[in-house]
Amino acid sequence: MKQDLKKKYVRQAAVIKAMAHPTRLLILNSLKKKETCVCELRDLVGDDISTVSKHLLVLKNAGLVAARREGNWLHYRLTCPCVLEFAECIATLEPQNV
Amino acid sequence: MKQDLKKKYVRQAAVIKAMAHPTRLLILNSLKKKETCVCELRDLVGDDISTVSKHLLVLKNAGLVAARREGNWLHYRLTCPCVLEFAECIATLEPQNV
DNA sequence: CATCTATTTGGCTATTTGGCAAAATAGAAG
DNA sequence: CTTCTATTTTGCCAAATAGCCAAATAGATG
Repeated sequence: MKQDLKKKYVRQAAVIKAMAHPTRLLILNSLKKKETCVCELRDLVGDDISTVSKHLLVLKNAGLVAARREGNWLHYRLTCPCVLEFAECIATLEPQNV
Repeated sequence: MKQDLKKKYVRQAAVIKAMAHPTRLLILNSLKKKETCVCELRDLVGDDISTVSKHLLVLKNAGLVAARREGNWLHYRLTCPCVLEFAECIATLEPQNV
């Protein structure tokens, strides 16, 4: 694979990988509607708060979300709402072996 | 997480996960242009052919590609070209820690 | 049938991931 | 400074992943 092309796909894959988890998709779709604090996301997701925090870290490292502090709370928001646009497309796919 | 919602995101995440690898993105983008046999993809990718074959299996299981046999060759094709549409969107993201 | 070619599968290893619980941190408030 | 609350980090473990090589398979062809 050519080096510049490779670099491009490595970067893209990193972002896509960050999206590739049911909990993180739920979080992203929730943030699409409004900024949300971690504890509210924990209630939505139902996992341990440390687990939710790690998912948010993954999304943040990918550049998909950002946080804003207000008092004790950190409000997370989507940085790029368009990343969810292809979900509809995916819904049309017929799985072969799932 | 509600069960029906969960199921939906599990399915979506499986497809997205299948896309979340540089080599598989390269393969998908190549197939976007035309049907391609495995050996041609191996030349493009540069990995062992068994590795390429496994990547194709992942994509096939996700429902992203399908194959057609012609003599000794298996020609793979994209089943859903729209899955690559959001690549442009991703390119605009600023990574935080990558 | 035997052989050839394209592709897949199995076995192995090293690495990454997701989850929880416990400990650490950051900022607000007394 | 101490305490409180929201969040992150660390440590641990089980499970999944990517890659190579070797072996197996599926058709085509002699």
